[in-house]
Amino acid sequence: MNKTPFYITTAISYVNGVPHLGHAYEIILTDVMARFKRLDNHDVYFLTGTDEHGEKVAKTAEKNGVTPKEFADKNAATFIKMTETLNISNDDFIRTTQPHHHLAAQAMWEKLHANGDIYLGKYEGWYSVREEAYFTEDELITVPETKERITPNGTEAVWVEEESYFFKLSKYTDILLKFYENNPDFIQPSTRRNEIISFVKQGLKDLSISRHKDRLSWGIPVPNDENHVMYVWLDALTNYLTGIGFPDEASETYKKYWPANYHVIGKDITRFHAIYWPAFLLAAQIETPKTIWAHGFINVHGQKMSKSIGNVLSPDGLVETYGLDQIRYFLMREIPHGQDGNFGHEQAINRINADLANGLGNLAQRTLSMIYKNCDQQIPDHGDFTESDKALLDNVYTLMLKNVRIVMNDFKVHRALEEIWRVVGDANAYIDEQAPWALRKQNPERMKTVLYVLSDVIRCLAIIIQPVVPQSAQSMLDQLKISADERDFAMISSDYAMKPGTDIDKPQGVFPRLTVEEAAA
RNA sequence: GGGCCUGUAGCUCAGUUGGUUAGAGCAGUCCGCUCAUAACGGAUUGGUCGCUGGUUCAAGUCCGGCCAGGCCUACCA
Repeated sequence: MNKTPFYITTAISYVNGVPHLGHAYEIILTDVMARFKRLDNHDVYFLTGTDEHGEKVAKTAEKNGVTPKEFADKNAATFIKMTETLNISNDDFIRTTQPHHHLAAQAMWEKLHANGDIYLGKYEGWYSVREEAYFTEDELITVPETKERITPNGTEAVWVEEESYFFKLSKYTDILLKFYENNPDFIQPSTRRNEIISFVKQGLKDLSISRHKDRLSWGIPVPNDENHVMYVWLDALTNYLTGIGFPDEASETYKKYWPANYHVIGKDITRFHAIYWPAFLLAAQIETPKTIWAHGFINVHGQKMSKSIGNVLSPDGLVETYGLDQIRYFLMREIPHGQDGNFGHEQAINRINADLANGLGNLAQRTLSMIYKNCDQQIPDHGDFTESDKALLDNVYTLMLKNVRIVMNDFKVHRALEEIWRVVGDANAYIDEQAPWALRKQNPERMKTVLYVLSDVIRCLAIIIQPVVPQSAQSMLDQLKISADERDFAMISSDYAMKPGTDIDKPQGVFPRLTVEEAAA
């Protein structure tokens, strides 16, 4: 069977800090799409990693009295650990400090150079030593008496000039505008696309892509110039190529997976991905990725996450409090696609209990319990299906997956879950309508058919929720004795329906109900 | 200042190219059920679709203005 290649990435995390809820959200979102496509007959490659060079890392390392490499190693480890904690199915974890990435970034540089898009110039501007940042002319206030330039934060800015290599980004202003026009799906959602287009329309300035070694040595050396290291964005963005074999453009993985289907990123770094990246690639004569997907941010109890407020949530803590699949589900269900969302304890408890414990979890538990107790601990045989049976099954076999695919194509995971939970509701309504507990005495054969139908509905639900709650779905499928090779979306069909006579074990609830005490934790 | 986005029931969200009495889930209320994780089902309360003009036979859906919230406006990533 020929599978369609599908390459998806997260942004690489900057190792100046440690993982928080925002990182968790991005990587879970990407993981869900990767798993979804794998189950839907795609050959998926999923890349994530860390961005480790640059001034901030060098400075922070110095403050901590360690080398940049030691510091990066330490923090990169926390991001690697997060992929394990969150059960992320990435195929590789790239670190920009890896030797093969250095080769890739340098190869990228050479390509830009060969295309005539790199030149040595001077980077000049107003720099605040205190704030370690450059400011544009119009951001500064001139003190009339002294003619001193003051930043909005009140620190002094001085004019500095520094030798630097530049990328001829200005040359790409019109080319990019045309590119966006011809590739309307390149930047999503559209609000981000609009922002980028209006930004580019103002005209692009050339981009400084190196730093002199005297100022910054923690980076990838510029080819053929010992005195410079590459500036981080050219370095960082190239990771998407490195991860699949670049600069070996003849490699199997590179040929198969490039161009990427999705770069999933936070909305704050849209510009780098939607302007610099395609410009670099066009200059290097490499194909551009299909879509830059910019997600929103998550507020905590209505407030921006920040160290000063002290409301920064750690992935570990969240998993501890709510459970891994629970937190995955909450984030995917409650954060609308591409928009900012909110995280609240009460909100999380409500959502998790209502949908997972009371909804799907209870549906599986009540059904399997009845089968276990009333059908000799095995999947019952069934008689002819009634109209109600057929309606429910047909809905599950055809409509559910179809609708879910449609919304997942737009990366609307929260809508996909809504579609799936509609079926959970249907199934619970079906049980009450059929009342198998009453049939037990009146019509045991009919009871068996009803329970059989339900078992197959649960099978299909468990299959389709695998991307979002992989462990719990696995537990459900294990309890139904579905073999590992019968868990693809292609098996959501009557052709793979439950086999009567299959022995089952004593059922165990997959989604425990969270108590109020846990909410207070 | 310029540009973009959002504003639909208490809460979180759906509402295709404008077309019958505006939907779902959660929360609330009432009734039912007892297989199940005191879970489930049914019914029901609740909205002048931010405000205001206009286009149209017809607007949550198009256009103008206003109000509120948010975001972008280049080298920290």
